[in-house]
Amino acid sequence: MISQENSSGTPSDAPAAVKQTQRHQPVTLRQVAEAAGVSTATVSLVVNKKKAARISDETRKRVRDAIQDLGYRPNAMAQTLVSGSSRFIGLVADAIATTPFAGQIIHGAQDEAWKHGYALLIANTEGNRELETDAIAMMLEYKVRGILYSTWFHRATDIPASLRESDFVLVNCFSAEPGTRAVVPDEIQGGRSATEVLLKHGHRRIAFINATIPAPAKDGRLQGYKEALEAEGIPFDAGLVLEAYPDQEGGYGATEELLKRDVTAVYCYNDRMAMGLYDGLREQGLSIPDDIAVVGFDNQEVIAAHLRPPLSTVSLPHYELGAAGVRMLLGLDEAQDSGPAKIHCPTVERNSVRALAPA
Amino acid sequence: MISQENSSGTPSDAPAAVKQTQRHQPVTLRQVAEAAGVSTATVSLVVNKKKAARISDETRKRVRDAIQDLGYRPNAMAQTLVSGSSRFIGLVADAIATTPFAGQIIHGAQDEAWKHGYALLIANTEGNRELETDAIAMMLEYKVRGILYSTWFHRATDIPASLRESDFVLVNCFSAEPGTRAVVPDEIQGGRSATEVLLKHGHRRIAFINATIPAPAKDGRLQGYKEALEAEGIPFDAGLVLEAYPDQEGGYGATEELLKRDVTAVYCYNDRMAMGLYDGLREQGLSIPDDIAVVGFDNQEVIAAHLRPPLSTVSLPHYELGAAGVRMLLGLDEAQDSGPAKIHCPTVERNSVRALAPA
DNA sequence: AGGGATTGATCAAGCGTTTTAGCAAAATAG
DNA sequence: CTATTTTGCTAAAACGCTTGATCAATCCCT
Repeated sequence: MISQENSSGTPSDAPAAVKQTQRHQPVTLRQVAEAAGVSTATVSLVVNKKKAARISDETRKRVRDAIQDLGYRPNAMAQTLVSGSSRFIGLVADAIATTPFAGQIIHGAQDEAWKHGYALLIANTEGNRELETDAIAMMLEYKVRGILYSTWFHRATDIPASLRESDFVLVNCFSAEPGTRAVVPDEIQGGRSATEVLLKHGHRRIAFINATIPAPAKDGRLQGYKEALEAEGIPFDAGLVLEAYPDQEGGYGATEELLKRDVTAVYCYNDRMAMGLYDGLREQGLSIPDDIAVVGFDNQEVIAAHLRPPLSTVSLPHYELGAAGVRMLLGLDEAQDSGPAKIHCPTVERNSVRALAPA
Repeated sequence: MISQENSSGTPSDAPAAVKQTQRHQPVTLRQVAEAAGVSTATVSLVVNKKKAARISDETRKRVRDAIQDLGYRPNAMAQTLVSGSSRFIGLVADAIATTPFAGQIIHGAQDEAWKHGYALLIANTEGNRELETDAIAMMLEYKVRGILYSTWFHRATDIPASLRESDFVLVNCFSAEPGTRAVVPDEIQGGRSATEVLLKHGHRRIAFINATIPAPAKDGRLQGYKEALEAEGIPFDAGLVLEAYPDQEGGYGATEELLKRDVTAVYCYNDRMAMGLYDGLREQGLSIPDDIAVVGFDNQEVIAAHLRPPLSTVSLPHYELGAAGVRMLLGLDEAQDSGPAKIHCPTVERNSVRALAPA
């Protein structure tokens, strides 16, 4: 019977219900204006804290109270529409899920974008060209300020046609086309740093297990290795450069060849190879770093930090790539004319390298 | 002299130049309308392929040509404004960079969102409460359809106040508060599956190295272990459950205790512990899977797939969590009343388990 | 007291769309 | 040949906000 009462009468308790579930139909400027007894212009002025505007303190307060009461949130779409320029930056990535790396790029881009009042619109293409086109179209329709086009590993790329309809910066990839803005890791410096870690500890005969597959990283890291040796006056010995597929298997498989070289240290193309090499070396009863010192490349945390012993390596600066990409897009960092901007790869020293006992 | 000609006369080649760098000041509906000699209404109608609208084929073509010529892209902001509902879904994550997991959630969410015509607006908070509030505010201002609030490891969370201003779904976390929509991994089933892998291969004395730190995973994975044993009629032996910090060190450190238990198989709380255990076992001269079978949990690719031997494990379904979150948000999957939706954790068999030789 | 400054707030146009109602011309029916 | 329907298209309002122009009231000088 009591319920009967409810189902009949006037919706007297509706207001309360509305307050609880105010969810849909968001509060607008106009409603705030009405509640405060002022014009929408006035509300807009106090919302945006325009210093120039002359609004009495009393009115300001009234408006702010109304905003508070109603739980007003500006409609960013409307703002964007009138202001003409959106606060979006697009990020298209080819492999968000497949690697931990993309996450770092996103993170860096997002932090930096945020810092300048931009929100990140991301799209994952997993290498699918059609998806990519759609993603870019979507971003263009949202009138993004610009697009970051990123790849999960450092490589050359061609530029999708629609990308040109917007400002864009290539992140972790580059194009032969002149005038293209891009930011990539400094592989050469990275290779140099990796080698230097070993040199610094007195090693002279240092092997380099390079990748078999062609890539900017392959050339750059080798180049850096050569430069570091040269700087120390050590002649480059092509016999100390091996090649293997850049994964655990490859590293493991290279063990045998490596041991023929009679070196005291080895620099691996990446951490995964180093991980495989650890296994190979251990099988041979060799200890790291006592019998042989190892450095990797990439600083793939889950691996490098947790191998036994933890692996000294050189970090691929994905976070920085994302951030620098945004800065370049916004014109805060100047793009150098001489190709892509190169981001420093920092050394991360752990325990896989020890000073060579004097012979 | 020839250049003189250029710098004086009419800007006869301006159109070409404009065509090249049409970039800024995007083309609007009105411009297309003018070019095609029709009203904006007409253009809108053909852009949106309204079947009901009566537009002659000839006019349609004229409009489409104009669109092509000018490179028109609709302004999504304007569309959103008038349609009232945006095509955004927000995703706030507490650790995009720190783990590979968040990337998978993003990927799943993004795929599913896309499928339904939504774009993903993401924000990374790295656990910073203030950032989080800002991020949610931003999303609310963009009038997102709803927000996915995700954590990188499965845990209880409290619900930020502003989150309630929108539809939301908790992803990989949950709240005690009744009526909250959430999706989490099915830890119990996962624990059961992990144990079953071992049972299936004939193992009866199976140790479980659990985590020391409290978490839904800790309880759930243990519970699953018990259930699986029980289903096989094997009495639960508390003595076979060890505890260690859930990382490599922990797994390594647990080796000694484990070996006292005289088991033929061990189920580790996660892959990182398994990785440490591999080292410990190897040091003892024990071989996996011949002397002892190992399964992990999480399926952290970089580790599990590349250990020697590759680790059998149970996958944490992050991609699915993201996708299911979106579906629940959009009301495509029903939220069950009985707490969070539980997502299946699939078994991933590799080579760390082998049939037990008959005693 | 009259003129100019200053203060506090409003008006109204406009941002790029969508969409309903309506209008003129053409086609069809009677 | 008129009345009705159909066809093809447009006018205009609306979405929520910003902002330069404007206006009324108050203040300060001389």
